Amino acid sequence: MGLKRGPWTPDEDQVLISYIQRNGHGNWRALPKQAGLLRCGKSCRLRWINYLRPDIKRGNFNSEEEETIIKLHEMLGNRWSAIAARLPGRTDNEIKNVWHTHLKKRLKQNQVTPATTTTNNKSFNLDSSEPTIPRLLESSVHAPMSPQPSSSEISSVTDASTSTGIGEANNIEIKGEDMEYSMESFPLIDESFWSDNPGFLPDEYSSDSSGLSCFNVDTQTQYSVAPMADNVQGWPSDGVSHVDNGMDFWYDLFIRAGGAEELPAF
DNA sequence: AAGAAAAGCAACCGCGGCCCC
DNA sequence: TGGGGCCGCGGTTGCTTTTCT
Repeated sequence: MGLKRGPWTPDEDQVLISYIQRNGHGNWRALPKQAGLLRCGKSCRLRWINYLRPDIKRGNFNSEEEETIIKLHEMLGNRWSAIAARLPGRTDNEIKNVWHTHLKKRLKQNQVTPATTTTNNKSFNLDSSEPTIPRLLESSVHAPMSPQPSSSEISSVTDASTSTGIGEANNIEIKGEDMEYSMESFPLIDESFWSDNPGFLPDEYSSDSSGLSCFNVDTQTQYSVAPMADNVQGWPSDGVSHVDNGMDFWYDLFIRAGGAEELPAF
């Protein structure tokens, strides 16, 4: 169709930057024609998002960023855009490349014992895109940070890896000596949560390793969804791996909640 | 020094979801 | 309610650079 492909030239970059600075990028499909570029809208969008955006951070990833990627990948799987959203200035494409070229290999090298990589003896398949946090609950479950009860209460957990989407019934169960909860008891927080609960502010995954969390500005209470394995600042895990398949994340939620009954009514 | 192999990275492709008509 | 258009995402490709032999 007469459209150019392949690497972008500096001239093309300048045309795209100038156009977007003047007009924004409301319609990517129409943009190249209006800007006078012989590129498809998709190519323009990709070039802008991955390379030309002014807030892009260039250069190598530092160790803190790499650790963050590893942790987030463990929780989210191959959801590069979700990971990128928590790394300011980094793009999903860049993170994906770094993962495949550096981090995956490095983690494999560090795996002296088979398939274990975390401080919590958690089973962890580097080649898998399966997240520790099932998609339907990713960044969506919040439990109050109450003092931890006994750490020996949970004996078995069934996996939730069959979960497929937001809104589905959650089939996770956690059973212990004195408790047996269904994960249906947990509030599922979607996009509407933040608008429906103006007292809460999302708390980004931050450099202080506080994890994914939110904060109630009225009660000054923090609600965390950080995985127990991370030895979260101020909320140390008991150092014991209670469950397989990364389910200690859920266990952490339960013990912080002090039981599902004590979850706040969102 | 030169060719081969490996690594790195930018860009492309196809699919799914959302929105609007 | 179904279809079309558009956007964003994740997987993949292929070109360039670096390292190895």
